[in-house]
Amino acid sequence: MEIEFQDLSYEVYKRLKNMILVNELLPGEQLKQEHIAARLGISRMPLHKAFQMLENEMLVENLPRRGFFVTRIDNNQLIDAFECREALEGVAVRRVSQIIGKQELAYLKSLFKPFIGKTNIDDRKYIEADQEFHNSILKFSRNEILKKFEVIRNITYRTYRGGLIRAPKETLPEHLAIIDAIEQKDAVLAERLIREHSGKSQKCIIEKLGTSPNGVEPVLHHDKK
Amino acid sequence: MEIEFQDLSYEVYKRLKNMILVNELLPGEQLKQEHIAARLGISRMPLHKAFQMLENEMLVENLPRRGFFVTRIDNNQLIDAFECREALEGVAVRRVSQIIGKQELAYLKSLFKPFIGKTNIDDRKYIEADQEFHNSILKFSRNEILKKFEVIRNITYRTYRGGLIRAPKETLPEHLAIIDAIEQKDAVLAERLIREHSGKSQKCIIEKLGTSPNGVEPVLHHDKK
DNA sequence: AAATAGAATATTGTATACAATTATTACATA
DNA sequence: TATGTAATAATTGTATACAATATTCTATTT
Repeated sequence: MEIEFQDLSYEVYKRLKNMILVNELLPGEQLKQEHIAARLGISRMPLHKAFQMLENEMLVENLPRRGFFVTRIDNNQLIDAFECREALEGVAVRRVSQIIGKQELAYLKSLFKPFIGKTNIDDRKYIEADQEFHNSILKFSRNEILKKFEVIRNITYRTYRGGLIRAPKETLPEHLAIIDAIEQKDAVLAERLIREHSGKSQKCIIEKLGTSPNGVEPVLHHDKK
Repeated sequence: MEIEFQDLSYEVYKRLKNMILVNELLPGEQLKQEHIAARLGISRMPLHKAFQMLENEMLVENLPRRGFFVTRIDNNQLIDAFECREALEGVAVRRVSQIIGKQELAYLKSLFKPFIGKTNIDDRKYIEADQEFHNSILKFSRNEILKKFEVIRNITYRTYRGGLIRAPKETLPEHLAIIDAIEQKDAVLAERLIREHSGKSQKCIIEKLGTSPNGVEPVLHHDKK
């Protein structure tokens, strides 16, 4: 189970990131440097760099002299993240409407084609399409700064692992309407639509949080006693 | 010129960050690990951690096997950052309007009191107040995720070092209007005002730069010759 | 004199070693 | 048995050492 690549830290980073995102490493779990280093057949230095990267994406937290822990997703942070996402996707889609190319537009459309008209939709596949849609909007905006906000993608990704937030029947038309606005190069409309779209999901999240469904609970981080 | 603290990396990070922000380290300049480590009387490991932090704030860039360089602020990135700032400050001020306390509100007001009614304003002091105002909005929002977006603060800070973007005569009333909306707990108005405020500065920046956000081409960094 | 190849030097990336701190265990005592 | 404390082990933080790569300098050739 060894890793040998050009940029060790980066490979380690990607690997750990994935392990966290798919819950192979659980929230709250401590990441002991020597253990992981040994398991990956590397020293602690490149590992430390990887941890640093993960920390900046809020996937791990560092307690000085204690170590690194997989971050628990705090409900408040979740809401915070969704609010930011709403605004930033607005920024992105505004730009996308102005600069999108034919291929990119076709790609966006292709994401949802398999679901149009269908009655029973595979949730897992729809979630994938949904995430790819939102990621593509960010990517196609060519806004370099937006790429720095991996934090938000991570949090929403981890959230969506709990299952669909709203039914495809409800969100599919919204997605299509956004794509339509982009195609019409109506930046203002596209921004309004995507913000409404995000806003609705936000509300559903907040409602769901009342019951704290999939192990998400408002816990302070790693404080004993 | 030595540093000895509890968290070495963090102290080094703060120090280097400041040196970059005040142009003591110039854009494009290479940061040679051993030189700086020697100058600070530490080893390269905590230094490397500091570099990593700076990289995540886009204050330095890492070219593999070449080293770390102070990032040049690219015009396109500048525009990108301002667009994000506009949106995120909107998110922040919306929340601020809902949760702000008396002291915080008084603090916001106090920032601009020295300039009200004055005819000849010290630009440097006004810039400081302006930045503190915008930073406070972010802070008072208590949005944990927003704190992660130090990138944007850095870029705008470095930009403002080039001097005022718009005259205080123009921006002072805008600032006061925003504070007023916050006081009235009118979140929607506050958001609209701060976005307009940011938007105007954005336009001025773009005019000064002479470039448009569209049809731009990516400039490679640190390419010699 | 300019250009190029090769050697010398400088710099980064990784691993190991040691020091400082924290967590765990064992034991004595109430 | 429960509790507090000392000893031990585990873990992190920092420094040093070495290997891999990049840069600079020098000498040679055209």
